[in-house]
Amino acid sequence: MKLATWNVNSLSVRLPQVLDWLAANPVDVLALQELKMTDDKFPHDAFAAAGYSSVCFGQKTYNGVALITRAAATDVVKNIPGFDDDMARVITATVNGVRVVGAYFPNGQEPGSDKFEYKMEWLAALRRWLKTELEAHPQLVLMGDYNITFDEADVWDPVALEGTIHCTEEERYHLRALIALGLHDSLRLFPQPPKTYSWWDYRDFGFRRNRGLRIDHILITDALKQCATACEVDKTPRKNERPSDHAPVVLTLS
DNA sequence: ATGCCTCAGCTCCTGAGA
Repeated sequence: MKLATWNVNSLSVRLPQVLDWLAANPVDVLALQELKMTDDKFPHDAFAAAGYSSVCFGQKTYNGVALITRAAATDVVKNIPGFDDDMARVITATVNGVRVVGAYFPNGQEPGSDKFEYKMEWLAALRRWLKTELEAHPQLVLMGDYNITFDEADVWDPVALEGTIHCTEEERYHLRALIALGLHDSLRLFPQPPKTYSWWDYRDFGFRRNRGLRIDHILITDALKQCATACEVDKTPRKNERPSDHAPVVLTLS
């Protein structure tokens, strides 16, 4: 079984690239973030023609998440139960017996801002809900755009970016707290090339200079760790014309 | 260097992203 996550930064713009990528990488589950479209615009037919089912949770202009699946997705839940939120950030479903949570974590903009405060509240709510979800589902994957780096290894210039958004101690505390629920950072289970990132700024030749951050993660439970055989960032789509600023992260389970 | 890209939208600028 293969699972992947990709922030596509507008599905309207990126749909051809997503379909090309799926044709070359026939995963069982692809979690998408930043659809930037309402549900009525979601291209279910295009994915169906490629052999995939899809469930989506969209929103105008910003946010929006979806799960593209080979097998049917059941027991779909949108956003974080018990947390009132007007943004479409989370979609959860069961696929092939695995509970899959696809999430677009808040950006937070700047430490001390209202948006940062919302990010902290959102992270606390996610953890509260996930704790109970994990009790019901030993096989669970939480994947998406976390907008948080784990540590210096995830940052192209850790000195210059220390304490800036995605790199603050407050954000990393919440990320470690998710790990403490019994989850594992899939990518770090396997050797990676040095300076492995999942996002590069569009500006100033960020990708060409590998000035990036690793902010897209796939966290898995113990039960799934037992059968994980590979995890990697696929930089290929970042080399496309008009790419997303994020690259897909792919996990393989035996 | 409060910019450099890219995208959406009350679209020829602004807000947001990260």
